[in-house]
Amino acid sequence: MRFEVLERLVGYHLRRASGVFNVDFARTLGESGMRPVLFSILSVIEASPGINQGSIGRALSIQRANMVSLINELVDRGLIHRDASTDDRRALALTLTEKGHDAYRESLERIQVHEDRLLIDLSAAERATLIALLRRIEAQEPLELGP
Amino acid sequence: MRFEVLERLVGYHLRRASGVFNVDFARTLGESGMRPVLFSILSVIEASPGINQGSIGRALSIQRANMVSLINELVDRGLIHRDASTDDRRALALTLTEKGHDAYRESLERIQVHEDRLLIDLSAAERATLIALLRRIEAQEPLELGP
DNA sequence: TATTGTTATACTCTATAACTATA
DNA sequence: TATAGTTATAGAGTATAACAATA
Repeated sequence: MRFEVLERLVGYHLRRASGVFNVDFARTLGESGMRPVLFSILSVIEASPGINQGSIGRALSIQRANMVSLINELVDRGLIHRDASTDDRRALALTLTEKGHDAYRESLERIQVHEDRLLIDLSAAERATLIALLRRIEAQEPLELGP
Repeated sequence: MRFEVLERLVGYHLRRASGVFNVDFARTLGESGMRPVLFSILSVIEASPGINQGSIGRALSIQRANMVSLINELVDRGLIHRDASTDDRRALALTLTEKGHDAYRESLERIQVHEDRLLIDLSAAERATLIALLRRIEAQEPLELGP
């Protein structure tokens, strides 16, 4: 059964392919409690220790309001520290704990297995092409809403 | 600010690109109440009048339980008919109403504008490549959970 | 005035388990 | 036994509006 109209829509295929990744991610890492959003936040903190929530949100397109519970979750699990920033008393400086570093490394290893499983049919060149194409979509500004 | 680890992960880019499509879809069609899932269901019914819920769910990877409220929503809006199937008294035959045909056509026109806006930087060949690569991911079987 | 973090809230998507009626 | 549709429920992602403290 083929649905020609849907088959031609990139948005439809992005949704389906993203869904396959989500299911496989959950089955591969779900037991550890790691989720895609949490891993992306850990990854940003690992690359930029001392960064604050707002900067992470802007980097990952996560809204401020939604960052709060995500950061709380990582703090509660002992994966990150949340300390007063030295130069801005509104901001909180985020760093990985020892446990956070371990969780980050272990998750990354499992994610590589997960990616290799789903991308088994794609050559290295095709994976690079796919990422390059997706990045050009990410760079697009969505339609602005009127006031 | 670049995060090399995330940048190499296809799953990360699928999530981000899918997010851009979702935001732009909502802004382009949100006022009409049309959403990606609903449009995909309308599209399947348009291509296969008389199809039942279970078949749509299998075609689109939507679980039976979640089909119920989606179909209810389309019926309540007057976009589809839900009639007793002639050959299986458990099943319900779904067809588009006049209004459903109109909503489908109008939505498709707007979706084309939305896709063209987000894919403005991609040539026709690149769009075809992207869809072909995504379809090969969709074909992968996610990891099976143990019993 | 603008920004950081926060609370409250709502909607959507997705997942599982269990039920009924038919096949 | 298996399938079609349903109900109930829960977790997760994402959206907006408004607030206090600080820049």
